[in-house]
Amino acid sequence: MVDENMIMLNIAPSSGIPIYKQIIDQVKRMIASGYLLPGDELPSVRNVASRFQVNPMTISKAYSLLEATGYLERQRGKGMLVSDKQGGEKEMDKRINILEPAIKELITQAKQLAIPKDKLKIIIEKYIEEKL
Amino acid sequence: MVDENMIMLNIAPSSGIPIYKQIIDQVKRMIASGYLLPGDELPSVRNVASRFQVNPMTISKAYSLLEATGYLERQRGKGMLVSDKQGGEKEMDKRINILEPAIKELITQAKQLAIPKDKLKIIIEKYIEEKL
Amino acid sequence: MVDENMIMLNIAPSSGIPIYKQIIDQVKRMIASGYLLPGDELPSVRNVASRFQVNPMTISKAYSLLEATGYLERQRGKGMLVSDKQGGEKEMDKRINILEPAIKELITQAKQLAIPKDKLKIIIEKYIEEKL
Amino acid sequence: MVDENMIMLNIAPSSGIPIYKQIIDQVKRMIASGYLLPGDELPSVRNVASRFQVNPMTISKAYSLLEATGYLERQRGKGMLVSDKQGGEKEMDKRINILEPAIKELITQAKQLAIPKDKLKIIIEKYIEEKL
DNA sequence: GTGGTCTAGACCACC
DNA sequence: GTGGTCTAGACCACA
Repeated sequence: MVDENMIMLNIAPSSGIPIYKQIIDQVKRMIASGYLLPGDELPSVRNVASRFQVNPMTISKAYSLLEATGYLERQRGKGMLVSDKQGGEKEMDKRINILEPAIKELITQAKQLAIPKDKLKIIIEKYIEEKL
Repeated sequence: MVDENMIMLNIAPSSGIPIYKQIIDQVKRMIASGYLLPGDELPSVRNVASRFQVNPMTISKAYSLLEATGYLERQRGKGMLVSDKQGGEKEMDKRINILEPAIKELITQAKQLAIPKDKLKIIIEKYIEEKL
Repeated sequence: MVDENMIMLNIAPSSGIPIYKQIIDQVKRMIASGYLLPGDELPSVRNVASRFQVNPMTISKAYSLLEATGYLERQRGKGMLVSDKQGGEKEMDKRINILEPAIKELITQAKQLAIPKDKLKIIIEKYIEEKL
Repeated sequence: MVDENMIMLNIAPSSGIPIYKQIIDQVKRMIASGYLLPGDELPSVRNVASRFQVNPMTISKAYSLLEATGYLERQRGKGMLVSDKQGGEKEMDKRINILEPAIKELITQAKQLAIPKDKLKIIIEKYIEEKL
């Protein structure tokens, strides 16, 4: 399971978005989707840090914030687990709520670029088919 | 002309995105879409600053960076205008390139949320119809 | 490495040329000459600022503009380094292109001062031998 | 004579150097070289302004500063003349002094670009032969 | 430790 | 009127 998680985690150091935030957002989404289940172990700080050539403190900060907000639990000597307390997989509506800001941002940019509705629909459909 | 530009410029001080960056992104998109044409004047630093209740230097910083990257030109003692060196309104392909990162981000998030293709298509279509 | 860079950086506060521009020009030339290589770190904003007794924002402005134009890259939480995207050390031809405006300005002034060719050649040769 | 002066005057609006300063420097050099003699008329403010598509006030400012420093005299109804009072054509040594800053700037830039002595000599000689 | 953002205010240069 | 430069200082974000 750990290895598979690693595959999903995807850090883009030069994207402008802070590394710790990239990790937090991705873990949250993986929990919301049921990809990560309560009790699942997360890869160790060291493991992630060396894998992405990142300062371990950065990973640790992400985990700590996820712990503080109840998504993860720290088990002494065993690492971080997905918390039982919080709901686990969310219904589709909740997940779509999480996705909403990204949709709005896309629409805003398309509007300012004066891209017509039909054009945008076709492009998005193509991306969904190929990449999703 | 100034007044029309002003209507489009839209600053959200508490959005987390730096003010100067909001301005840069919007001006770039207004140029790409042909809304701002080569030779058009931009509203003065002081004008924008007082309108949005921000420090003139913040606006000046945005304009300077747009000048450094070739989007704007300085008219000494007059003001800033859209550079004619860089092509002005861009063809639809170029604009879509600009939009691409936002699309990719959306797809990545949808994937991690395990939202199915059909579901996503329907949601996006709705947004495009209503908001674009 | 830092120390060596520091030796080269040379600010003349009262030269009329803005401090941030002096820094930009010098960094550009140090990159073009291969003195600064892709991946090299630059001295920190605070370091340069205290060394030359200027406001950190002034240095920061120079670095930001060099980043906007692709010469430098930010390492978040670390510092600035020379970008590897842009070729690094340039061939002699490219460097001479950079030098060209200064040569043209010299020729224009000499022409307007009606300084004869032979005279100018001798003077320049002397300067090259002694100062270059 | 006026027309010939016009040929020498050369304004580069986007060079970074203020227009009024470009004019001042050029007039000074033309006087130093004996190209403009005491009593010579300068082209009218309006003439120069329309020729270079520049604000007449900018030209006027240049002339006023040249008057204040004794290079020109204002004759009511006749325009500006080169002043009799100041020495007119200067000896070669003086002229070379005027040229010195441009030479030093060139050497500084060549040094930072790591251009070798021989290379620089050849380039400069070429420019002198062709352009001076 | 690093750089970034913004402010308030002074002063300059140009047109 | 326009933009530019710089300062001093506060506060934030990141590693």
